[in-house]
Amino acid sequence: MMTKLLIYEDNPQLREGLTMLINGSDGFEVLAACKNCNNVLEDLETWKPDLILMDIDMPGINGLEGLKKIRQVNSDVKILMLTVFDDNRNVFQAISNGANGYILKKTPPSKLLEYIEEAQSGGAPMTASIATQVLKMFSSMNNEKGEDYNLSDREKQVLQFLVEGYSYKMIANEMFIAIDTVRSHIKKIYEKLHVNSKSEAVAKAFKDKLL
Amino acid sequence: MMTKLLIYEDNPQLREGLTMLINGSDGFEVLAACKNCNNVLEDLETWKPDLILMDIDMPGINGLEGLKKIRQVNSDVKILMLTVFDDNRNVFQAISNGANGYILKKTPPSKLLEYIEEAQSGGAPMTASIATQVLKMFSSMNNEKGEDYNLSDREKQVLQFLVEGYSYKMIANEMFIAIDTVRSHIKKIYEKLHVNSKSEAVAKAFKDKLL
DNA sequence: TAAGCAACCGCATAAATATGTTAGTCAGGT
DNA sequence: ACCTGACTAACATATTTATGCGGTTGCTTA
Repeated sequence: MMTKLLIYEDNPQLREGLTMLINGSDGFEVLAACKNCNNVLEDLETWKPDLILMDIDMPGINGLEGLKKIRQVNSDVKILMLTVFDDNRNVFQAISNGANGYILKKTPPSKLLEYIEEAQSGGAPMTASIATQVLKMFSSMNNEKGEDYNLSDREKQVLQFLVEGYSYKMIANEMFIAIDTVRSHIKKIYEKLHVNSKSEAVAKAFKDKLL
Repeated sequence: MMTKLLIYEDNPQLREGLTMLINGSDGFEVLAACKNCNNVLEDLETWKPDLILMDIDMPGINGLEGLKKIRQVNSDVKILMLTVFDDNRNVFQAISNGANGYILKKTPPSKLLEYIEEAQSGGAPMTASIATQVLKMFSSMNNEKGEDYNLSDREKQVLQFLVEGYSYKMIANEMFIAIDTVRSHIKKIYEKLHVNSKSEAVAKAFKDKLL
């Protein structure tokens, strides 16, 4: 069974190299190698590939956008993202948009073919450093409470209002206390959270999920 | 440099097999191979291994609990989880408790050694089918995409700084622009996000995760 | 009973922020 | 050529925030 590939890669050398490598391997066939994603959907229609190698950093429509476009109309074709950096945000974007794998360009050819096979057979190949990123994200997103800044009840209420964008004055009104009292509470909150501005406190509230 | 291993595996055949395999490979040394986790912490103290192979399904204290125990006192030692099934729930448990990798027992010996090396050098090796699970979990839990306020590039940068607690002055310095320009950007941001204060913008940035 | 703490309030001042208005340059598209 | 939008910048003014100090009350606990 022949695995039919489509390649998107703006660098001509790399594009050629990948094509040669893959065409030179049994069981694989490169249908086309494009230098940008401007016509992904048409390409997809004409070639109907089994698997796509998609560079992330490309001029015009970049790899992530290409990925999205494809996934809007087709969730079968396997898509392997290729990139130079194991950039946190891109990894996240890619996998939450349905990429089947995420590998670094510096991956040696033999490994690359292995990865393609894995993806084709339903796996999700990832360079180890990428996998590390993913695991970190994962464990950070279900962190249990993290630190305990032991805010008092009243302080928690105030922080809540801050998060909801209330000004001191509005908080004073809502809580039936003087604005100076609001100040006092907030100063205490800042001390406990080790911050020194409203927006930092808000950010911390979100990050540490103490709302 | 010798990588020192500890193995936890209840099946005697497999335990022996793993030990032989690893001891027979250059650069690896099995310090001990235990049939359960009942004394993990003591074992850890006495052997001080670089890496632990931990079976998930064991009588007594199972692999996941062993993992937790270890991570409570030591976050340096690499821990590779071994299992028969790519069970969804276990994978999640393991990675959110700080496992460095998760591989199937049916992994061929050569691959296994490769994985150990990867883990030892800071990677996060995963059997492809496991990686698939992880990716699925990831994309399923993060399917809700925030609205698009179409902030310009520059505006996104500014918002980023706001979220990180920078003052206008600091942002101006970081971005090499005048403080008044920062103001302009921020005013635009407020319009686009429909807010009218820094902390509201920060809160919205988190809620709609547009960073 | 004294100490500690949360909650309350006030005053003062400096810094930061919000809002408005105006305006130049530049790139891209109609 | 014109228009739009992004990016840049300035000036003015009012409001909000951050920080310092001071204080009273009432409840809990060593």
